[in-house]
Amino acid sequence: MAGRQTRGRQRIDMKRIENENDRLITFSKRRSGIYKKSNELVTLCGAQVGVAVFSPAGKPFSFAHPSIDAVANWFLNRNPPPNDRSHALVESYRRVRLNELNQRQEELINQIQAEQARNEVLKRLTEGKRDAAWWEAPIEELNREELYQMKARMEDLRRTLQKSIDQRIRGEPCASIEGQKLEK
Amino acid sequence: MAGRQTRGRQRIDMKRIENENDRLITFSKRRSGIYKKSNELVTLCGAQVGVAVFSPAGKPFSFAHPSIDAVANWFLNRNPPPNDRSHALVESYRRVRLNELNQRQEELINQIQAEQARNEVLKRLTEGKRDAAWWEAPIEELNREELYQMKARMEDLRRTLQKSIDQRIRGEPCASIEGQKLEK
DNA sequence: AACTATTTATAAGA
DNA sequence: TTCTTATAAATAGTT
Repeated sequence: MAGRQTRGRQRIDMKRIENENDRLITFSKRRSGIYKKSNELVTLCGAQVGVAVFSPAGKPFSFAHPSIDAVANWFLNRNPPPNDRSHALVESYRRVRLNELNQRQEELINQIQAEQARNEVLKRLTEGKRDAAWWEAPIEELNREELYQMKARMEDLRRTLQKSIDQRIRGEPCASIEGQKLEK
Repeated sequence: MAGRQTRGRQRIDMKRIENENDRLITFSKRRSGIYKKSNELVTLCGAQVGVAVFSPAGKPFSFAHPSIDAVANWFLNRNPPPNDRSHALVESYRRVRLNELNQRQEELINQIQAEQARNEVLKRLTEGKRDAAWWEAPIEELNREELYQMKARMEDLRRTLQKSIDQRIRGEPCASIEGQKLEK
């Protein structure tokens, strides 16, 4: 046989898929993939997993084991049953307060990211790698390897921040973000 | 080459992994995998995704984009049905986050200061090292589209940096990021 | 929805 | 824990 039957899986850029049809198909396929992986995590490790997905159009989808409510009640269970009238008030108060805090939180995280980005730049300079700020360097002067490294660093940063948040949720002392980020 | 270095990935039964050590490692690896896939779904399709995972021991982990509160607000404001299962998931995130946020404020502020201090040090080390490594020329031809994507990211980052610096100079609180993320 | 050539995730091992 | 490697599994482009 001369040509192959298909080109097989192709690499795609990690950016929004502009073609609407392709995007919808990918959304559907990958959402299924995530559900499957989630289900496997449940089976293999005995975990409880809840996934909520909203399409850009606003349609909600979800997966959960044992059930969304079971996952949600993980915390609720150890609190007094919220059946009384005060519950609504407490909840609304909680929402307002949480929004305030979250706003501040995002702002702080952004600041840290900005500072860390700065650190990256300065560190490069101390290594004698490049002159000037990398974000301003003519893009033509960066080779493929460097671009992938840069991308990887940004993903690392994301992961590091998420990790420290998870640790705080568990009540563990937070490992230093700067330590993890900057070494190496 | 006599024997291969490893046996590579092996097929495993889709049932609980009995060996505790293996199970923990798998839990960690696969949880990361699900976060990554979720993040890719966000990027590729413009979806909003929240994931909550509880280990058998009851430790909570989470991933969400945008913030879980953005997901929550989106849902509460536009899809009132209080019985929807997604609502409960979002509420459970809220409760976790509220404690976490309170505890982390101070730490974040300290972290910013630490990063800033580090910047200062690096900056000094950098003086006079502006023109190193020009011998390292780009070797392969660059994918044009890829380069411009990267450049756009860099510019975003630069704007974020500039913004936070400006705001700090003026002593203003940051504008809500929430709003921007939620539109559309 | 099914098909495959590829890319990506990951089980084991170091 | 983090890295490596060979292999299993997911999936992009097509039909």
